[in-house]
Amino acid sequence: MLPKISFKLPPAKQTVEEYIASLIQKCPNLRTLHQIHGHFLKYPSPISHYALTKILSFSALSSSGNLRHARKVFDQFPQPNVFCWNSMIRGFSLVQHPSKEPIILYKEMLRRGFAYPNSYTLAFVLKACSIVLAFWEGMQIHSHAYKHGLDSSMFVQNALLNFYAKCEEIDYARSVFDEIPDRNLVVRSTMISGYARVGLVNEALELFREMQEVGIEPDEVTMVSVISACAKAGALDLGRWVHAFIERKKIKFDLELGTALIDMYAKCGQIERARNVFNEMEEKDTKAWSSMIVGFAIHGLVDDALEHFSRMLESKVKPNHVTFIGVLSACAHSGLVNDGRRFWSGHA
DNA sequence: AAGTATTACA
Repeated sequence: MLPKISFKLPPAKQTVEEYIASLIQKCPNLRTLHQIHGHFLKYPSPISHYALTKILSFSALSSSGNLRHARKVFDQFPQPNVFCWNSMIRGFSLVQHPSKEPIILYKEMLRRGFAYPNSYTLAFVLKACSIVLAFWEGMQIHSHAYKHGLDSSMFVQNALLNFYAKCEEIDYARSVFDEIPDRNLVVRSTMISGYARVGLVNEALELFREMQEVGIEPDEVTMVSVISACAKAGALDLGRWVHAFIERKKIKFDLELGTALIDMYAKCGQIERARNVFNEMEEKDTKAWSSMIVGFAIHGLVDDALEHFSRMLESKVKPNHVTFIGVLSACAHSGLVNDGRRFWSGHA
């Protein structure tokens, strides 16, 4: 008996592969995906392998997907191909849930020796290393990249640069950067954020200047790191100049950039400017609220800190440990021990 | 078949 779903013939001008890919993309829920999955398991055809691979990558990567399901599909392949491995490695590299799982998968891939890593594999597993700061593993992967000639891929190059930068191995990062022939916007932004991260403010700003010199226009991602460098340096004049630059160049004012500006103004002693930026933001997430609250705390503005904390809860944004550092340090500033205890125990 | 860079911590 056929499953409940029926497969229409693909419209003309579409290959069967394209048709299956679009079918899986359009899956409204996991149940439908399971039905399609079941169909291909039940009726093996030359196309089934392709379809199962697509289902695997969809489950691993799509936001409506499901990693457990991806794993189940993956385990059914006796010999997964490189595309399957890559989908798994990337799917398990979640910033929200850091784990060494992608690194374990990579090692398992090498051990089995059926599929060989390509530039996608290395870029994905290096990203995973940079999330969990797996310095030793990342260095080994760097040497694999070199040995197998995969370090000529710009994605691998940037992944290596980003990995060393996240591990705060800034000298390694810089030597990777210097070896990259095509230092595009992303590569330069990665290096700038690395310098900003370790507090090498002048180096960050020098690179920012240099990229404009060679005619590469910074975007909103670049500017977040540049602003953060100003914040770390406490360089108000420079920060204001950079803010004006953002407006002059019509750079997209997004959530991240707004948050960076709030932090910069707060750290440079301009709490009212920070507040203005905050008020101009249409959307505020945990980090935006927390930066504002911590800013008030730094300035001893207890009432503002507490009021914003209440407003944050009202707008259903979840506080995290940074928010509480802000709230509690504001209370500490004014000796409001009882208020502090109240907020801590959640009876705000 | 697919991909790179972003911020807050008394």
